[in-house]
Amino acid sequence: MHKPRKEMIAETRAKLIAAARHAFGTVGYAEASMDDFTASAGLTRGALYHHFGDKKGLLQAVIAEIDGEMALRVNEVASKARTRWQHFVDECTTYIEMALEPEIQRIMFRDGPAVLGDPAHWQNANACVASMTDHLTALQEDGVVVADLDPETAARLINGASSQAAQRIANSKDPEATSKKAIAAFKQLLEGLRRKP
Amino acid sequence: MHKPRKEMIAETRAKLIAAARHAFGTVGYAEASMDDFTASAGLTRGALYHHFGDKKGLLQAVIAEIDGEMALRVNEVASKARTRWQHFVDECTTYIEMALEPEIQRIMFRDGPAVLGDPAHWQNANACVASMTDHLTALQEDGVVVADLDPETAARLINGASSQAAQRIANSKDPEATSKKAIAAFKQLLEGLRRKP
DNA sequence: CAATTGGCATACGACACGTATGTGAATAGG
DNA sequence: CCTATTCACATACGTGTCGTATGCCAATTG
Repeated sequence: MHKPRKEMIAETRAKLIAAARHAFGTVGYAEASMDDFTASAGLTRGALYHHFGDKKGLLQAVIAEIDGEMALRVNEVASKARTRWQHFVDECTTYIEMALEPEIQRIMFRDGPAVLGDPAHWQNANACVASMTDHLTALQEDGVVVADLDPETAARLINGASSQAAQRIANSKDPEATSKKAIAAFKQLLEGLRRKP
Repeated sequence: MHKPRKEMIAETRAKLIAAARHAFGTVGYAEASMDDFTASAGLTRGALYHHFGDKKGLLQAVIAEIDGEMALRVNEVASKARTRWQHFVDECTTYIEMALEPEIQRIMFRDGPAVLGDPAHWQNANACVASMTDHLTALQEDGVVVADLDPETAARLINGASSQAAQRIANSKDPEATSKKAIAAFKQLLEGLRRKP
């Protein structure tokens, strides 16, 4: 007995999630064969069904993992800003930058919603939006953002715009130029939330 | 010879599109069995493959049809506004209202992008965005909207926010209240595009 | 040391898709 | 007017993928 059982189990779970994440992120959820990617992890579908119930369950686990990572990265970058508003803006643009990564785009913004439905109803995967909502609330209390605005609603709309911005940049022929235009347009939209002096 | 051949062909095409549209809009693309919905149209998959190549081809045809209808409806409603800006805002809110319909939401905003990729690259299905882009361009020339803004980019971002707003309303327990909040937040974002006096 | 749990593999059946092939009716040509 | 050809659509088949039912072996428990 070199490795305790608990560790082995956690390890196979992690291996399955990693393999699925890679497959989902490259060929997409629908095209990812369970036989193939479980085999690439040195396992079979038996392990998958045992731990995650079905293919959707595994997708949920992958999404929860990515969501956690995204929240970490967003907070890390944005916490360096000087004003709260700047912090919020940084948070949003970081979000866009992350959404540029094909894996995130594919899993979180395309296949995820198509397979699991409205992201707003995902359990264990709302850290980013929650953070943005908190900041909007604080900004309202500071009087920076207009008062009659539901923070979570606004956060979701911004989320939608972000993912579009990211898609536009990612699929562009000239990502540099597109990025400038998209981020400029995005910031312009955010200006709408600020209270006028 | 009572019906010319051309008519019969157009009819079966239409029947296939209608059946697929219903199936895609209710159970979703992935769960829609080609055997089932072709049978419900009194046909078989043979006809489908003959006319549309494969399942994706049929989805494209369905999307093109819906897109055309949406563009018609948007222009019809919005053309009654008095100012150009109001026209634009009406266009956007009409878009949100349409996105509330489950069929449109499912096909145009969820399964469509997941199966066919970035909507910006869809052929025969960009009428709505094209219209919004035109209006933004005109508003820029009028000096109502800030100048340094790429119209199509902005239209796409707004599109993303719209679809989120619609999802939020559609999945809400209290659609009335949610609708108010979502549309208010949305209009607030749009304000960001206007030039300040 | 015996019993039991449970992690994971193997085996099986059911669809669903795509292709290859067949058929019958509408058109075209002589 | 009759034959040949086209072509819209159906039928038949093979393949791959999913979910379940079952079996096995190692690790825990008493």
